[in-house]
Amino acid sequence: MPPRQPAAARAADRLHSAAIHLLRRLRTEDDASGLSAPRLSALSVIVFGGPITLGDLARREQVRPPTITRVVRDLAQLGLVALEPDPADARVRRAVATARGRRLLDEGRRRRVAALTDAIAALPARERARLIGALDVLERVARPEAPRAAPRPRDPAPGR
Amino acid sequence: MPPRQPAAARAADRLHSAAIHLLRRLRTEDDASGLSAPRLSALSVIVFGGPITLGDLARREQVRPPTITRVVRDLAQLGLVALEPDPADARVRRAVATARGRRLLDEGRRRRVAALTDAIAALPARERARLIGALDVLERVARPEAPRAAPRPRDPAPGR
DNA sequence: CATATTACTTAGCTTAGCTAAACAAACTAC
DNA sequence: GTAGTTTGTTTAGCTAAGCTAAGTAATATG
Repeated sequence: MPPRQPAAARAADRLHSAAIHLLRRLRTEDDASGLSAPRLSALSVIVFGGPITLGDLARREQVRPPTITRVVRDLAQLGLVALEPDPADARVRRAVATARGRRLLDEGRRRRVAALTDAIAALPARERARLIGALDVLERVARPEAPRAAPRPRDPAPGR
Repeated sequence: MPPRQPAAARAADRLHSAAIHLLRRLRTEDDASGLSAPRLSALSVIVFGGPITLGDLARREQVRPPTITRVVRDLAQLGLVALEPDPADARVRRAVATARGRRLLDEGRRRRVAALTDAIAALPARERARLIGALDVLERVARPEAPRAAPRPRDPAPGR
């Protein structure tokens, strides 16, 4: 049976495919950072999410606590993040990015989006405008539970 | 130094992030299939790529031969693909999807896109139009080597 | 204060990636 | 037509990243 919303279904399909190919295209660049995708993603959340609780980080990464424990431990060992105790709750540990972590992420990010940036810059002005104009809708569709109250969409996290 | 195209760079960044979150969101649906992402992806290539050599499959999946050997072995054990010898070359084995494999992939696809379809259908009409209007630009940006002449975007492979 | 809940860690399993090395079949070069 | 090389796949064994279950310590609650 055909879906009830043929236009929406067709759009969903194209969007899905486009997202896959987009990421495939960008993923290659991440290798240069020397970090795996999960580590890069966690580092990104730590860099932009300020000092963050390991539990919160796990939720943000959609991963179970033990997984985060290990990833953060390894990032700490690499000198990219530091773990500090929570002053209010002794059970909690908060992860913060070190200067090195920040730098590494920044360089990786630059590299990663460089190709995409060029592709977008090369678009005819009208098409570029069309793409940019649709970004907020796309973001909403992509993340249903996006922070509504937060003033800015920020979150440049590369995810994984 | 800031990028030469600040607007394009910012768009690239948002696009990257949106793509990640979009796929994360859809990935959850794949769990229902009972197959992991790599297996699902390989199965998809086998289903749509006809009887395919293990080496070719490895290249398509951008993975080393031993990885494919194992994935295909497991898919075969699950009864989703069959391995047949190559009539011309006795070193080669070709993977073909079984009826069950085809069915499973099809259902997964339906499920996966269904969630996104609903989200798109739920958008205000203007926003939906904005999103749909940007899809062709998005597709061009996502796949630089996309078939320009081809009238249809097709390619239903979920990738990984 | 006793109990429950919460935050995190440890232990141990699975899957998926890798490289190196083995093996068999198919080529190629005398 | 045998010797050596190349090719396609597999095996062995490693690491990373995911999971669950169970443990510990701190906090919250009745």
